[in-house]
Amino acid sequence: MPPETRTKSETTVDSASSRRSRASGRVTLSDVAQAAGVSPMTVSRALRGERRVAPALVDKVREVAASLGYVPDLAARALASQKSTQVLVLVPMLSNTLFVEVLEAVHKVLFSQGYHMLIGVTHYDPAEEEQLLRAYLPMRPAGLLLTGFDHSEESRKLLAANPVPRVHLMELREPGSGPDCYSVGFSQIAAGAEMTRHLLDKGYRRIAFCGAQLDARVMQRLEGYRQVLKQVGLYDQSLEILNPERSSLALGARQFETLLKAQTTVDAIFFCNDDIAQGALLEANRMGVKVPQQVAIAGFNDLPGSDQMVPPLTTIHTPRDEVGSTAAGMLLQLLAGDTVREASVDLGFRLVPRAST
Amino acid sequence: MPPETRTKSETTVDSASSRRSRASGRVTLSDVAQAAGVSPMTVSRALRGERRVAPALVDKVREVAASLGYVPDLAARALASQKSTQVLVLVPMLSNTLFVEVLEAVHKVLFSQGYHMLIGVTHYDPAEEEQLLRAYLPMRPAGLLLTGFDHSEESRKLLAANPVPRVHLMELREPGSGPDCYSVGFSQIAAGAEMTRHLLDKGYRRIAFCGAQLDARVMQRLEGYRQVLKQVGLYDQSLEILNPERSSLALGARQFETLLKAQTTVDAIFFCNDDIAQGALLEANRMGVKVPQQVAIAGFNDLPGSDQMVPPLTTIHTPRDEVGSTAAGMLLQLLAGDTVREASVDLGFRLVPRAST
DNA sequence: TCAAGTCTGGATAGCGCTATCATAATCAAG
DNA sequence: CTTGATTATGATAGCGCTATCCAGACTTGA
Repeated sequence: MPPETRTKSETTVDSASSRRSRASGRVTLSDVAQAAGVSPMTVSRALRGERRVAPALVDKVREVAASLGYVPDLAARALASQKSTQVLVLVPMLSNTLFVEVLEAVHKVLFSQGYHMLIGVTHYDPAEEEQLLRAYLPMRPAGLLLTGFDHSEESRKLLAANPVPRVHLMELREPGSGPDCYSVGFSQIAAGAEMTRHLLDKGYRRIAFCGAQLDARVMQRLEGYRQVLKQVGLYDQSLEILNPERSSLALGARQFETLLKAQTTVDAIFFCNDDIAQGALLEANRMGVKVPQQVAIAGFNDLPGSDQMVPPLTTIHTPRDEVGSTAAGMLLQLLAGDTVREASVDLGFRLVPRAST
Repeated sequence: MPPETRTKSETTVDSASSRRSRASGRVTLSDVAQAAGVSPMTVSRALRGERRVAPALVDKVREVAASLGYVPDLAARALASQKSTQVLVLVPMLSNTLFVEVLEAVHKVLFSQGYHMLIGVTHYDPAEEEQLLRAYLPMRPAGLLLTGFDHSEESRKLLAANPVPRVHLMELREPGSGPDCYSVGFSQIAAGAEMTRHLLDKGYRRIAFCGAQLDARVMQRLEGYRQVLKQVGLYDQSLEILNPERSSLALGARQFETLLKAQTTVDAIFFCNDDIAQGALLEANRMGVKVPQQVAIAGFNDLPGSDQMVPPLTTIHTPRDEVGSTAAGMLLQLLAGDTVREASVDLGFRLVPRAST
């Protein structure tokens, strides 16, 4: 009896029609199997390329699947195989180009390996992060990519209860954070210090720091700034302008104005992020303040556009692409069960001196 | 016999231990059910609030579930119920703040109703969109949110083969596009025309158009520009600078320079997007060209920062938030099976005249 | 030639959850 | 009090797919 005449799968059809139908009417693996005259298991294997299946069969199955318009059901696959293709990525904010670039890099690496990004935006709020974890963990993501180490106690518990390979982005691993703590980033403190040193080298003595958002990373840059200035005895707390608002051009403009109108003299300003620095540059333009002659301005992150400013903005270039692709690669290794050599990868940063200082 | 002593679920345990174990070791519904002394079905209902369950039981189940650290498995739920909580949203680009704002609005509405966004970035490439559809459709998203109507033939087939409620963003429904075609946006042509009219009203006569990316929406704005200028007999094809590159400040600067150095005279430039307009403004500053005295500059979309430019940029404000939340709301209605009154919602736009024109 | 290994395809049994039907319990109405 | 209607819970049977075990068919090597 040729295999085509076999009618094994009839039972399925029978039982389905004899009772209330829950079937979705979609083309399933069994449909493809029946049409191709093989078992569902063979179709599954042929389509996934798992194990060895006779090349002729593979072709036939592929063909039949295509002609039937078969679309595999990832939910079913995830349930049966106990592993999903989803990777949850939590970033603070998409309006900050920084993270968009990280996401692009992550996506590129992950997608090419058959994984999919689930993007969550925390708005720099640990509570929101927790809420997102609660919502997305039930999807049983295969891996996790989190920004920084600043999580709520509840989040930590959730993470502990759902042991999923996880890599932290943008910051470096905390010294004593256990063996399973992976991170890819650079030292925000060192970067903050480097910029401050650059300003000192340029001869500036009254160096202000403007911070927005005040997330962990901004505070670390501030820390670097403080360390350097204290070292040379030039630290002055009144030169720190910290505002928890979201960073924006408008905020930068306001902070610049505030500093210039204050009684204290300032000869350089280190902005925690390029966007507020850009805002300051524009405000300087409006106020007729000459940069860098009257006051120097520096930013952080080297966001798109900073090189276009008038004058071009001195900043710290941060390796977003590399952070994204390295972290994704690391996660892939963890998912594959490989051991990861460096649990904490320092990608460094680069001072980009331009005309604004 | 009190229900607590029943040992129904033992069979599960037995069969699992008697053969190879595929169990994941996670806490499942049955575990909660056993611990609470009720059936899995009751736990399922209690936790989801579906149907009526005795309040006392609900509390008990909730409590037990929490104490056990139970996390429902959405893949299993999706498989059993044949519906997922995922909504696939495809946008062209995240580095364009425009779409980030749309996504934020969509997320807010969808998340509050228990749905989750799957974000895909097409990079303005129909082929990439197709690839994303192919990758994400197997997740059986409950709904789809697509940008524009510019899809590949293959994509259309995929969409036809996977009938999922779908709303298109940013553009309005094509005239004869069937009954199941929903859209939320505004007329890009009308917006392009409006800006052109504004420039005419301001007395400009040699009005150039600078376009980047050249996606469908940009071409529609261009169309509006052409229509108006042809009407008054001022259309000049040599004043159109179209570049398929991604829009960026640098590109805007280049386009501005090109136009000013050309032999043709120009007294106003309509940029298809604020970012290139901003780049042009900065270039004008560098070149010492006075805006708007020597040449007026207008943008499109009213992106953050345009009001901060020197001079502030005249632009068209587009309703990103509303597009996002309205589209999400519409999709929710479709998902609930409600009939949607307006298949095509025109949210309009608003001319924002500022000092650059 | 035959035992031991290698391959390929199939049968079976769930993954964890919910739809659906069945049943016991409760209730309104006669 | 009955009796039919309405609950609340439970039992059962999959959703569509894959892990795992099996069983022939085919290789080998001696």
